[in-house]
Amino acid sequence: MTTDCQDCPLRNRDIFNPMSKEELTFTQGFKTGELVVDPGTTILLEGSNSPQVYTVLKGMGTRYTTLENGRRQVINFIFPGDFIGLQAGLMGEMKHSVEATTSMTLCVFRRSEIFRLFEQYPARAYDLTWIAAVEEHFLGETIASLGQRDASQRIAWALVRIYLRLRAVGLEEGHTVPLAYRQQDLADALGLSLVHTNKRLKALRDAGLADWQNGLLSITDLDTLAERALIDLEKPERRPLI
Amino acid sequence: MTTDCQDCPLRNRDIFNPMSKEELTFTQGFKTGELVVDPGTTILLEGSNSPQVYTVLKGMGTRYTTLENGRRQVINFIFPGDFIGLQAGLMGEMKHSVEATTSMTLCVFRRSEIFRLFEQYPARAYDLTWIAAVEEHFLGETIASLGQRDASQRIAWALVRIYLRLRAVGLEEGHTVPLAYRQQDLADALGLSLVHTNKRLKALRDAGLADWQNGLLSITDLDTLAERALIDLEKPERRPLI
DNA sequence: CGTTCCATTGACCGAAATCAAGTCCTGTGG
DNA sequence: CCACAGGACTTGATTTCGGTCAATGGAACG
Repeated sequence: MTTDCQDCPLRNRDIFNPMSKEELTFTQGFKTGELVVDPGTTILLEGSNSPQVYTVLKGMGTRYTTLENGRRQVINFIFPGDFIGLQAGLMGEMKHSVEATTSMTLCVFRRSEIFRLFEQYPARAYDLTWIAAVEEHFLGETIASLGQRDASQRIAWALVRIYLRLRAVGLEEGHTVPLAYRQQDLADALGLSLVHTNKRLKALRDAGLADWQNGLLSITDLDTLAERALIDLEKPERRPLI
Repeated sequence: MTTDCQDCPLRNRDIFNPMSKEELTFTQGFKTGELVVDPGTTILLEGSNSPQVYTVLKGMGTRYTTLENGRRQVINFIFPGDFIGLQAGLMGEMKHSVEATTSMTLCVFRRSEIFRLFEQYPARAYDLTWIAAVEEHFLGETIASLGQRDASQRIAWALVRIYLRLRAVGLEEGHTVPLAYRQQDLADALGLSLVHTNKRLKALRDAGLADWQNGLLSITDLDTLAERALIDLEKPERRPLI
């Protein structure tokens, strides 16, 4: 009882490039199944060699690495529409772990099919590279945040980005989106301590800009928040969905 | 009087995947020329739409973005063998700028050829995606550095990575490599102030671990430095060179 | 009801930023 | 040939942002 690519609830969101009927048919053929995991499950493990790659259909997770000193860096949050496992798919070994935060549903693709895809469906291979380029761009933005924004700006930046991303996949309801992470996860993503993260979040709440509590993020004043975050609110560019 | 791909001085370095004679012939055909630029030249400009993509043959540069508040983040340093411009190549617009620090020589490829490459040379297209995945991995490491390492660790980390990378392309001579950046560039890469960067560099010099002066980086004690940097010295993985 | 996990808040401390000179070097023009 | 101006690098003094420590509260759970 898996979801047909034709009926994919993400597909028609306008952050994703549209696909023709036959393209969808192919993607459907590329898909080998669906994986449903419970919160807390490790989907991909750093250093391992996953035989599968995935597209997130539902739910949220974190992508992280752990340093020698035991500290954890959340590289990014994983949302519906994200493609995961490309590194292992091409390079042979995961350089980070991916863990489910909420329950998640993933479309499963066989890793061994990737090369076939390059040989037979150049347009889809092109999409894959495009996805990697988009990811690269986001990571570059994150680097700029960690390097050049102070704690308040970083938090504002993260909340705005998350909010826009979730809104783009249709999870918004009256300026609020579901966001089931712990404050510790955000702290680990931004290179801040839990305590300080907590204090800055409170400040944003008190300022009436954003309120993240009980797994719900409400953006009260997007424009001001974006301004504080040094974010230029432009229309989000489209990207492929596989 | 351009360099033939067959005679490419980088090609046989063992961080790069080997290529057969016919593969080389194709790459040669994909190459449309060579570009030589002076220090200080902006090769790619954020927001612009370059008709070309490049592989660095010689010289060094920086890839950076500028935030709304005027602060500059160096996303990474560009070394021989790096492929640049992929984002513009696929997504249509550069998300960062690339500037030459030393004089540089670049292999030039026509951006419009990229799609043809996907259609006709899947193996090369695969390489391109691989390159993007490798890049993604490095950016993830950088994020972990900015987020979880303190100033001394960050600097040690950067110096080790740079040293290994330059050594891998044959620029090492007796534990020292040429490195013509300013301290400000390193500071902007690591999210540190110039002053503090200077002080930590001095500390490393005094500790007899690494000495970066007058455009030359000498790693006196790689093992200890790597340990301080929380780096696991493993053999560097190979990657494709286009 | 303990236990555990997460959020919250206050007190204190320290790493790194900022501020402020001063030193070299190199290139340039008188 | 020398004066000087601009860049990059150094170094010390001071400030501050954010980390660490410590304690408390609340909710979920067995």
